[in-house]
Amino acid sequence: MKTAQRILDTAAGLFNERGERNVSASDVALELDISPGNLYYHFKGKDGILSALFLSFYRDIAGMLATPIADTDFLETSAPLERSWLFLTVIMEAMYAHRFFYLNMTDLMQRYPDIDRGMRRLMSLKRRASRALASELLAPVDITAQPQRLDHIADSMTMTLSYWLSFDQWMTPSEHPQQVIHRGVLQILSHCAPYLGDQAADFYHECELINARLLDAGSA
Amino acid sequence: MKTAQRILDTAAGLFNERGERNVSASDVALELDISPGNLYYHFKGKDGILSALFLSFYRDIAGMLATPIADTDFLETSAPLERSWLFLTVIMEAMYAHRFFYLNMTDLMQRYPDIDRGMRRLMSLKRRASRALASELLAPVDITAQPQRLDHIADSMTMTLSYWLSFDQWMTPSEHPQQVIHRGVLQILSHCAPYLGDQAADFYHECELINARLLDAGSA
DNA sequence: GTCTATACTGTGATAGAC
DNA sequence: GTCTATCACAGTATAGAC
Repeated sequence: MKTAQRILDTAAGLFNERGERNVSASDVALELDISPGNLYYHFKGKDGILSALFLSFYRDIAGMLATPIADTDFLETSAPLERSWLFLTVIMEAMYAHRFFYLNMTDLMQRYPDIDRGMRRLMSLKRRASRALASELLAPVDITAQPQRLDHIADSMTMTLSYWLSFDQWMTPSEHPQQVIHRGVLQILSHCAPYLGDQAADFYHECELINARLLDAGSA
Repeated sequence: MKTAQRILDTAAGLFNERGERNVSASDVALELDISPGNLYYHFKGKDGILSALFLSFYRDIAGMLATPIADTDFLETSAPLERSWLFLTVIMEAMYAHRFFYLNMTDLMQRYPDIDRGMRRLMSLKRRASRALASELLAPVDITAQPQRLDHIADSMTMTLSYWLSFDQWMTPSEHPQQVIHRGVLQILSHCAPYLGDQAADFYHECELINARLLDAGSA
């Protein structure tokens, strides 16, 4: 692997682990067994690393979020709940790999205007996607009659998607990433459950089934 | 006012405004027009200031959260929804005054074991309080039959209470604190709304009334 | 209690040899 | 592309005069 890419990967790992602000460019160089000067040849210091990391993160997430859920050809199922589940899982996995952007969000947004703009844009994409998911899941109960209700649900889903990794971290610390993501996806989707009335029990039951299937596939 | 207290107030203000990590002990001294040496006479550096700030914040919030909602004699009403509303408003106001503890939570918890322990404890108190609020508000629809549902609701309320100030900041930036808090309280309580069925509309309507009354009282 | 002086530390950054 | 050597600086902390 190229040195430049190794620097990015190592930096992201350290940022996730220790917090972005507690990792210096020299730390990254030390971890990689290269000299600080060498690192500065590839990137203009920590700022350069952060810019590069955020750019690729943004493209990654924004690309997934912007794709209308109906067009997600990579999700090989037509069941609404399962499609939503997979969609959110893929996104949360990408977020987990760069979770320091969320754990240290305020600080990063205050210091880097680019990250500020990008995160706001992502937020708005998340909201749109949440709204689409909720519309689809709640189609049977016809909630579209009350649009402001749908907004409330979408806001709750967006907030959960954005802060779950942080919230979960100090609720149940040190756990397998898969478990964290699983519970996050469930928590997001469960904002729709109460509106399903009698079908809510089925909803939760089906979520468990989907997750069990996914874990099997993952370990196979 | 004593110098020690002025240091604490000024520090909290700067932390809220610029982010805790972007404010040095010298910045606080500069803002107060005192010398850095003078500041170090009163507190053992920035760590000392943070410890003192957190201790008083913790006592403040924990005291309110630990009081069973039924015993809150300072809330001069017996209507469940209004009591909940006032209860949450008071707490969120205290949180707002020290919002940097939440905006920079991960970093502070990583660096200060005391803050880590304290925030976890506060979280667990918030959960308990949320559960009590939900139980009371949902008493008419008898949700107690499904305890895990109640846990889900309490988790959502706890999460909203903890992250609302951060979430709202980059949704609708630069607004009056009262508005931010108002929307936060509404968002927390609205996790109970869908379970109220036909009474949900009344619920939202009553929230608006309570808030209007509160704003009147505040400006009078 | 408050000040000025100063010293120590870690980080960010660069020049120039290999 | 990679290295060593070195610099500038901000933030932290202390000693001692007033």
